[in-house]
Amino acid sequence: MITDLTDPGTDAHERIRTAAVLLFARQGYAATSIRDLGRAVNMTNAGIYHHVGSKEALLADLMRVAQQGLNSATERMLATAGGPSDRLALLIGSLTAVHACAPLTTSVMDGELRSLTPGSAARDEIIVLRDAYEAHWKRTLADGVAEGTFRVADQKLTRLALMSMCTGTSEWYRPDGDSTLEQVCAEFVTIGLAAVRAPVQVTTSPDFSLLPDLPWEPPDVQHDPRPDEARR
Amino acid sequence: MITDLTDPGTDAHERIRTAAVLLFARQGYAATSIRDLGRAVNMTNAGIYHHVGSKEALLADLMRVAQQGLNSATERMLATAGGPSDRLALLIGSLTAVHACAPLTTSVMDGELRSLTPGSAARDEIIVLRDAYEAHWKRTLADGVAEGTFRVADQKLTRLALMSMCTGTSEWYRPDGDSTLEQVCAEFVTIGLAAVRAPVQVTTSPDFSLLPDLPWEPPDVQHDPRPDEARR
DNA sequence: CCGAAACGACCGAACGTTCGGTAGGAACCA
DNA sequence: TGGTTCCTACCGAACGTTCGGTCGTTTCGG
Repeated sequence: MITDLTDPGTDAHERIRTAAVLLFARQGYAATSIRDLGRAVNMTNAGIYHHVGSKEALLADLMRVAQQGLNSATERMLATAGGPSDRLALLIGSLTAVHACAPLTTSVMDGELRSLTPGSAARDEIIVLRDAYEAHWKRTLADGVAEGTFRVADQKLTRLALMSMCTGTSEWYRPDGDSTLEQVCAEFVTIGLAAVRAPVQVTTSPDFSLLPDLPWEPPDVQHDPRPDEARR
Repeated sequence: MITDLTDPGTDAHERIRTAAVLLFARQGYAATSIRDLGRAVNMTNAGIYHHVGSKEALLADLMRVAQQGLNSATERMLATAGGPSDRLALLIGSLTAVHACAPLTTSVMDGELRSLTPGSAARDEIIVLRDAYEAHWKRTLADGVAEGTFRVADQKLTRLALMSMCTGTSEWYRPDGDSTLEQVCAEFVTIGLAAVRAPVQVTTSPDFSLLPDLPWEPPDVQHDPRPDEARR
């Protein structure tokens, strides 16, 4: 993980991406200039363009790698899972954990799709990846309902509610807060299984070693207070 | 409600605010120019400034009115409510309903706080309003835990999870979708009460006539597909 | 004939991006 | 060993465009 964005010793390509994740997450893509990025890595705006094709290509790159990481980690985890309840618990736990561990990367991933030019190949590729990820949720819910394990009024509604709960984690979770990551995941899994009326069962935390490696998540420089009590 | 943003017959002040909600929600505040706004209401950028002090003041205005509407509607509803379970059901149902009925206004309200200059009076005022709103959730949860109705591992965690679920509604709910607004609210209330281990009870929809009037929510011009299946 | 509403023209600043140039080091040949 | 040739990494300066915002003027209903 990059720890000093201005240190010319570490690979500039990586430092730029790390700074981009930080600034895009904090201020938004549109409000971040190439010159902001340059300042963060101690370079001129022209220097940035030696490492990056364009501002939009940089964003697309971050988003694609992050989404690919989530997809492959999810597939890796689901490979060992059993029935729909197990699989749903895994989906909830891992999505929550990723958003807690990489809040900046995930908030760019979740929130900046609209900044990619409609119809561009880069954007379409990311949408395909995202749809592939969501397909795991759809199939899991459908399987659970089909075999009678789950009882839900509307599968889409349930899925979107649970995913919102998980992705919202990036907006408030703090490693030094009142709950540990394991507690949050366990609590969310419990809520999720209750939402689909699955029979109560012992739930296990996701295997954190299987979580995606999101390579450009900045270190926790981000200690501005957040929503709760927050003068954000 | 404004239906034709370009019709000079209706009040220009209202048309500008309606267009601003639409564009800020779709593209984000930073990516929306005053000229974009002018184009939407058939005016030049200079014309906009006859009705608006500055771009940032316009955003602050939208956010303040929206948050005030939510606060006063919530207080109106809570005035008639009974115990913590009733109150929590009301909070969940009304927050969900507002995000479903006014997705554009609420997504600006929820997502553009970072676009207001840190330390500005306008921003501070909105933060105070938001904190006042969240206090209703905090008090309700604390009351329920204190009197033994609720059992939660961590009140903050529970509150933020439930609020994320409710606010996420603005990203996917479609009035012509598979679920009615009443179904969504009922489902979310059920999930929420399960999350705090409250004894099961018959839940009623919030009284929709008591919901806030968010005056600049654009009509459903916004029929671009959304997250699910979505090439957003 | 007055005030509100909107216009065209414009400002300085900042934007994304490009370009020519250069410092420094590796690679190669003599 | 010295000289030539590259290449990577970056800089300073500038490009055309767009930004938020201002100005003086015009239009026009009451």
